[in-house]
Amino acid sequence: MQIGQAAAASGVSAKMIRHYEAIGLVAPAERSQANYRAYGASDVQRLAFVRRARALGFSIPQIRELLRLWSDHHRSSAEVKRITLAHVAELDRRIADLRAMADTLHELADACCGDKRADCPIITSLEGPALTPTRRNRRGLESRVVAVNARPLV
Amino acid sequence: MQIGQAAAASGVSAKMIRHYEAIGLVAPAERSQANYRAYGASDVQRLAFVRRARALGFSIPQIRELLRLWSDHHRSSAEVKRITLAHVAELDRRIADLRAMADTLHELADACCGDKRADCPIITSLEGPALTPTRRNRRGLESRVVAVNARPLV
DNA sequence: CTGCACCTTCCCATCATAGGAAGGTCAAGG
DNA sequence: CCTTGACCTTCCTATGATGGGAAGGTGCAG
Repeated sequence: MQIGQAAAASGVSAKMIRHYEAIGLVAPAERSQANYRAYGASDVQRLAFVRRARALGFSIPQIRELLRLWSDHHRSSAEVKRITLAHVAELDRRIADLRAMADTLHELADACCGDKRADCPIITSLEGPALTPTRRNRRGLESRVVAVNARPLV
Repeated sequence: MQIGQAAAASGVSAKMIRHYEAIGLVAPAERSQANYRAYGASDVQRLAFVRRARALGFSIPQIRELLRLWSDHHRSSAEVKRITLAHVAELDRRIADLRAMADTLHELADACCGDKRADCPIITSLEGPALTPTRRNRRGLESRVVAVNARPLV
């Protein structure tokens, strides 16, 4: 099987298959007489494993570990679980960060009339920390202050 | 004010201030006799604006627009709101993607006993689409299938 | 023999940010 | 006067995962 077919079969682009080989995530493929990479069913399976792990947001170093554990029949599921939970914790952190941004922006957008006038609480909020509390939502204001003065998160 | 002080005052690193100047996000700073960049209060304010916008996840092109609108006294708040809502929609999309991953992983981790045995539903799920439904949660299974076979999202 | 589809390697770009090297400037203190 | 140290300058490199594209080789069908 050439790389194009392996790509179609595994769902990983040919470009990425070569990349994974280059960084040592998968072993170098066999080569045909014409120096074309040749793949078998188990290679495709491995690539599909990587694709699924990527789809779940695992990083390459994590996938490296998962692949090692996959082929290790003496593995402990505890180790797999540890990697997974660490990754979930990271996802939860990122979600919380994005959620905080989105909430702040939702709030500012709600307060912005969005017509032809120049007056805009969104701009005002970016202008400086001199935020005018909306009666509507005091708790929201505090989260806004935190978010707006925080370091970039993404 | 030299770049170091402007950095401290605005919360934007000196490195990033130079970068923002290089990409034309802020105007080139005045130079001292020694070719040092010199900043005033309004420059610092502009940089702080950028920092706050970054903290809210706006991209550089979006911030470019926001800066333009900020200095445009004939702006319409509608345009600011439009940019903001577009950004919020993007954030919501990313949150949903991460949420789906995290949910799937939470579920798999819950099903993994995490002891010394090799048997592990997390690995099994990455191995292939032959997923064994858990009685515990059928809806969760479907979302798992979708997530695991989806293209990488992050 | 000529297309055409595929493969190869190599370089570049993304996006925001950081690290570091090599060298210039300036003020304080011996 | 000279050194030291804290600044500053520009330029190069890296991140992480992915895609785009160029230049050229391979192989099969018409």
